[in-house]
Amino acid sequence: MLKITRKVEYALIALRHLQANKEGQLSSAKEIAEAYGIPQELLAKILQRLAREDIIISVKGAAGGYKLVTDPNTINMTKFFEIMEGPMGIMDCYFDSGCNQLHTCTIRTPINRINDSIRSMFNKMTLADITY
Amino acid sequence: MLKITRKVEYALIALRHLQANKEGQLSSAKEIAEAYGIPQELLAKILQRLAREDIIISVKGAAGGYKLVTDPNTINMTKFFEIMEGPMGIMDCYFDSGCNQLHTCTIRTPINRINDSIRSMFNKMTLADITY
DNA sequence: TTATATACGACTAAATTAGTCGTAATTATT
DNA sequence: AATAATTACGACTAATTTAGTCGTATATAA
Repeated sequence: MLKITRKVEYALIALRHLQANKEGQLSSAKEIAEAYGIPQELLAKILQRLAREDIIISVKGAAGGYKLVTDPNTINMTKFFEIMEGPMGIMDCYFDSGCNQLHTCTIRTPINRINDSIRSMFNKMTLADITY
Repeated sequence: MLKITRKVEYALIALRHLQANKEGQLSSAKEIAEAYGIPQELLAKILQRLAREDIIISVKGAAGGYKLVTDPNTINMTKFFEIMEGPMGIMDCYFDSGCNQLHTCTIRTPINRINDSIRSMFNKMTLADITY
């Protein structure tokens, strides 16, 4: 429980790698995957997602790859997690009201308090806290 | 990601229910399951676990059931989560060193910091924060 | 033209979580 | 003593989520 997924884990490792590159230097999915023993296709999809969300920039074609353009200090971790995995809540009812126990649920309020605490904790963090 | 499981959710609902009972009053698994629309067999197993860990007390036989004996203010949430689900860490490497990426992993230190933050947050909470 | 990349959706596999079932033991009630 | 209601517990199955693979298209440097 309360686990982050490999998608996030691999994303963080990749970002940290890119962040260590010199200005303008590209790294390909293959290069990063091999360096850390991550399945290449999977990492590729993760990098594509990060590129779509403008956290990194992609350069296509041979000798292409990715580079970091956004300052890691400006990337909020709650936002980052939600880009990678969708809504972050310890229970779905925080977002989704499709719960058929809503009317009998007695723990919603405290659960939401915990949620808020976790979100606020990650709101105070930036990617730089992890990749530096 | 960062979800709690139904095991924990049901346990919290049940504990809150027991906590609202009068001193010495018992509630059976069936009673609680029906009140909140929880699968009875599943809830039974959860209550058995709580009883084994001495968070509640069970009374066997017809007219048996469970009651809360421990003061919810004394039950630490990190401990509670770990009773229900085992080690709580956003990544397994916090506990388990069986990761074959350990030597290349560049995000362990920050990940462990996050882990510590989450654990410390739950360490400051007791069951009473949720069931009251 | 070829080799090496990104882009992306569909698919499969693995792992985890949720839920069910069978059987035994205990005890209040009749 | 028999019965019904209950806890105890492990084995099993089902459902869901996560992880990983594959095929195909497109872009571009060499």
